[in-house]
Amino acid sequence: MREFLKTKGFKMTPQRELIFRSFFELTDHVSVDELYIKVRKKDSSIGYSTVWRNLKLICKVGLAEEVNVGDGITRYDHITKVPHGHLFCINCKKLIEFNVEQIIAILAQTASDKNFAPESFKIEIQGYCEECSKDNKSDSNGFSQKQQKLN
Amino acid sequence: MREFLKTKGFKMTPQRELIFRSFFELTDHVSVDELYIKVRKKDSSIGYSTVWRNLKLICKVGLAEEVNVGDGITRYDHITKVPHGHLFCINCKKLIEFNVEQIIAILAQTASDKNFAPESFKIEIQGYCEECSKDNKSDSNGFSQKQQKLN
DNA sequence: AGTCTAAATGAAAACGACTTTCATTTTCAA
DNA sequence: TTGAAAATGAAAGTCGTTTTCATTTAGACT
Repeated sequence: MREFLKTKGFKMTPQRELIFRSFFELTDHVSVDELYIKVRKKDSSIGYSTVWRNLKLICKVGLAEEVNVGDGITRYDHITKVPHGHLFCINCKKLIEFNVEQIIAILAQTASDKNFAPESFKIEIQGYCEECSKDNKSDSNGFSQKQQKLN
Repeated sequence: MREFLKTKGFKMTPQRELIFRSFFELTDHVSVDELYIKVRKKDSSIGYSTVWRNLKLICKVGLAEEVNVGDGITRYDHITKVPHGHLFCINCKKLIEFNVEQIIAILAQTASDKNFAPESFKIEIQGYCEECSKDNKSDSNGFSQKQQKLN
């Protein structure tokens, strides 16, 4: 990792090491806050902005990407070889991945038809996961939690 | 419109009338700021929060929905009968719609396979539109404009 | 090992879109 | 006409994100 970063002009530091490690240990999508909390448990002197900057850096060097489901929180997703879509549970905020090969093929064709040069694809289903759909039958008006309230 | 709102417990006002009219005149996706500017040209005494609240109201009564492409700006999209995806130009911020019937069918199946109860689908391609891809060959690292800068 | 420069850090402040508050005005049903 | 509920405008508040700035540190080069 140190060498990898060096080739891109970045230095390794103890803080960075810890942040990178912590991020790659996780398998799910993490927000800055979540990673900050996790990292703080190991080194409580690390600042929030350092965590933030390093997540941005991980994206910049191509090892993660931002996921934005519209609830106002940016999450960071490991970049895997296979592109995937997200099932986002409106209730428990869980993100579940699913395969989108077939869909990407269709989208690539769509873009091409419209002379649009695609950089990335976003495929997302919002709804209720298996657990949450058991109880949560009501309250589904299409607004996100945050936007639910209106006066 | 007045009657329609009345049935839902809302009142009509001159400001609301103007805001609704202005919104429905537009065919494209508008942000609060954009609508605020448009509305101000007709009545410069209208407040920003009134425009914001009325866009929320239009959503609430089911005539529009929020679109969030991850650039930090919420746009409001007219609800049409046909569901559609969005081509978002990273450069000029234009949103272009496209048909997604086939894809929705696949996604519905996917959700069903995972016992996920879908409420809405989001299908989006980020990239460069025909005009912008003519010059903008560089600068495509997957970051949105806003997130481009890092220190 | 010592020195230098660019990069990295932490704390705090700034930013910006969104949302709420509050005093006042307006709508509309009775 | 009148009163309760809803709507408005201005201003302030919220909150995740981003930048600033003074200081420290990494790593290249003597």
